[in-house]
Amino acid sequence: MLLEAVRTIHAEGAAALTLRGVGDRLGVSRTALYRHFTDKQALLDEVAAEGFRMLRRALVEAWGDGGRAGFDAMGVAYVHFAVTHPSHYRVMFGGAAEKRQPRPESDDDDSTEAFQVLVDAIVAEQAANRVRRDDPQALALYIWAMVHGVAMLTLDGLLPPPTTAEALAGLAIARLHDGIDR
Amino acid sequence: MLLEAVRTIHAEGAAALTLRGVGDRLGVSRTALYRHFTDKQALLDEVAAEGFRMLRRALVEAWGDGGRAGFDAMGVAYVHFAVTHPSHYRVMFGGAAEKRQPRPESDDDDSTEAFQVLVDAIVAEQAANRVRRDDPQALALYIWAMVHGVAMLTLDGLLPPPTTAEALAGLAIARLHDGIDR
DNA sequence: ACCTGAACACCGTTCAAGT
DNA sequence: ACCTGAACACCGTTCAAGT
Repeated sequence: MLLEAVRTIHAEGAAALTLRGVGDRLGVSRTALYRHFTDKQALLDEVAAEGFRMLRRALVEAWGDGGRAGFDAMGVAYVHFAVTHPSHYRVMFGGAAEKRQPRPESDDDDSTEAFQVLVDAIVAEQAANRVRRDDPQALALYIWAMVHGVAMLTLDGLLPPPTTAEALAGLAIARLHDGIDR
Repeated sequence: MLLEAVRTIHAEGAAALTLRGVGDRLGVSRTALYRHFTDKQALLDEVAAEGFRMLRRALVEAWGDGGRAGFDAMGVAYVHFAVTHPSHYRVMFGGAAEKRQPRPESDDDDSTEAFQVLVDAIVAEQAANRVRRDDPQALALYIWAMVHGVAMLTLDGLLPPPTTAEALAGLAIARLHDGIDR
């Protein structure tokens, strides 16, 4: 079921995920899957949710005891997750939301929980007087956009050859702290 | 041909782009299209290239006479382009590169030219002593990732309700200059 | 930057039917 | 959180054939 779908995506990419294929590998007819998911999109939604849970765990682990080291480690961990699970990451973003239901009143979905880890880290850093006291939610959104952008450009193969995802992530985190102005 | 494809994508989204549909609207059989494009992917590649040309023009116009005002206007223009051409923007990124040929030795393709506008702006700002003298290429990649991230989160509908793309873009550009540290 | 019609190998989804 | 087989309405792509 869900596990088999995740496995397929990881091995062959999201484009290769077909209900027939999943059914075959499960030794069941494709139509039987409709007992478990109303839709192919519903299956993809669950795959995405699983991805956000994995990402959340990775961020919590990177944060560790916190501080600037933990904070920066979260940024690296985020990009690292995307680079090591490219197809899964694409399912999590990549327009699945375009057609996804307008959220069935669940403000506590898995993507929100992953995001919350970042918000909490910012609040902690603000309390330690290391981060400016802007609205933590807004700041978190900004940082999320930053690492998300780095991840996407990397997955799309848009980094000019010498550049690595790690190098760009490092530079991004440094500039994140003190800006680009002279 | 290309124009018709762009029109369809703008009106109904990239998922609705079918060779049969394009052929029909052009009053021609679908197989006839294979005279003009080797592949559906090749058509999408051309759509993407056209998008990068449009984006480049928007950035050049926003930059105008340059300076910090022009620089910030480029950031806003970038996000504005993505928000007003969501489907087109998705074709430009969104994994088309995943299967795209590994660049037929064209370092001067349309996406590179759009990127170059940003690099040039950074060089100008560095010359005016307003931006730190890091490698302009690397700095441009960082900023690109930033605005790309803002654009993608917006298109994916991940901005929490009160937040608008413009507001996030504004905050992002401000933080871009002087960082998040206290 | 030639166009067509038929055919092929795929899809997701529905539906009547069986346990 | 039941499963099946047949059928439907779609795809992209290929190919022999015609101008």
